[in-house]
Amino acid sequence: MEELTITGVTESVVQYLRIYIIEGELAPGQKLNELELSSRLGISRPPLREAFRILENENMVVSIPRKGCYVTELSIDDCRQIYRAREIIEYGTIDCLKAKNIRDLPEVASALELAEQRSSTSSDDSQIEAVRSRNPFPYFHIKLVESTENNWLIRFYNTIAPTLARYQFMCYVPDILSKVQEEHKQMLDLIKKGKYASAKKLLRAHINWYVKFLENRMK
Amino acid sequence: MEELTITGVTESVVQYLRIYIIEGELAPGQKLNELELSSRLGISRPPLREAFRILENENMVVSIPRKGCYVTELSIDDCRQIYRAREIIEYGTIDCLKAKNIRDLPEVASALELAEQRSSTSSDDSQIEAVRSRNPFPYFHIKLVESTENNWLIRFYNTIAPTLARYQFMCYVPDILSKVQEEHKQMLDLIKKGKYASAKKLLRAHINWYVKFLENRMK
DNA sequence: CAGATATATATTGTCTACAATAAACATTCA
DNA sequence: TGAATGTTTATTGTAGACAATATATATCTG
Repeated sequence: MEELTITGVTESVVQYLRIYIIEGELAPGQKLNELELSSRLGISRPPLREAFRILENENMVVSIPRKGCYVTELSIDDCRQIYRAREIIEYGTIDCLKAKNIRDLPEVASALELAEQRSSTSSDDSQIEAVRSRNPFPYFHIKLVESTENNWLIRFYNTIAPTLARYQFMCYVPDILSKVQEEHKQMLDLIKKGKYASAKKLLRAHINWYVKFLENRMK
Repeated sequence: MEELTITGVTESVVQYLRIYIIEGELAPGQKLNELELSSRLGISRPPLREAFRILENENMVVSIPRKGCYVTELSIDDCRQIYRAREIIEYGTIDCLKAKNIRDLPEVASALELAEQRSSTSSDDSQIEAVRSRNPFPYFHIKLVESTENNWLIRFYNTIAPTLARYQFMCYVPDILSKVQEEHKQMLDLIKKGKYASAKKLLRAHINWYVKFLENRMK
């Protein structure tokens, strides 16, 4: 864990801790000692504490008053909950699109293309690379939610995205990439045709399958 | 704005600022000067800054790096967005209840009773009193969302609740209380009968009506 | 030897002070 | 007189130090 640059300390720390929590280098349940961490990162405690508050809202860490800050534990139960929450957001997203009769989603389409390029060219480490890069979160879904132009919905998704990334990272296998990709393509297609209800069904099936997959891997 | 007590400074500051932003004593767009605010509250800047980070996640304040922290502006557009987001969450809530076949909601029912008692006994200032009290947010809806036992969904609702309270406070008129109360009762009844789809419809109508009401008042 | 209590240590919570940056003002030049 | 630039002032960002509390350890007692 190398030192940070000079400017925007709090935000930099947030990004760093996010990555390391997602990758498990900061393990679930691990205590984050303020003095140790701040000295290791070459910063002081106040900005670190501000970073904790931000990460706390994402449920990446849990802060217990007068005790300390801990990396949030992962569990099958929480996994079910967060994917159910994601489903609800994306259901709402599709409803929004339907209400506005939006069918063309250029941003989502280009995100999909980008992902396709990446999966065809890169090695098995692509997920790890993606996580390490500045924006480790699934572009497709973010762009989809962003297309609603509902800032609160977008905010919700950004809140759960880091934890979603934790589960995905923990259970990563390259095999499923093509399946996921294919289903994303189908979904975009269904929306383009205005078949919003079908898109929802596909989404639900997709999530249910994925949660089962994660559950099996987690045991 | 009186001084604070000694313990749990950050959380106390959050609560205080929440209330004052909701009531408009800290007006939309107003700059929150760290030095001025901290001295006025009798605290130092670090915990105030931590409080800012928490309020930032609720979109109660907007923090611009190296410029400062501002009370988030309200707008008709944002109002539409947040109530659409609320609808999505509550739709998801009802879906959860349906999936688990939950019909009895004792917590929600008692919240409703409590509200009824309050509306019948108290004066026109009840809303203001409610806001000033420790838990100013609409119990009915919180208890409803909590009944899903989905911590992420609950987190979402708690995120939007303060801003919902701002719109409600801004446009408060005692007349609508009985109507709102009545519709809550109906909704609880529909859920008890397992008529989840009807509950959804009622919810949508309720929200659409309320947003229209708010829009008119805001002009 | 086990349990409870007291002490010591480590860690969080908070405050004060310094540094860097942005904004406001005045001054100068066209 | 207006605009641009330099200087001053105010405010945010960060660091380091102090205080309070919780935890761990050691000692004492039953």
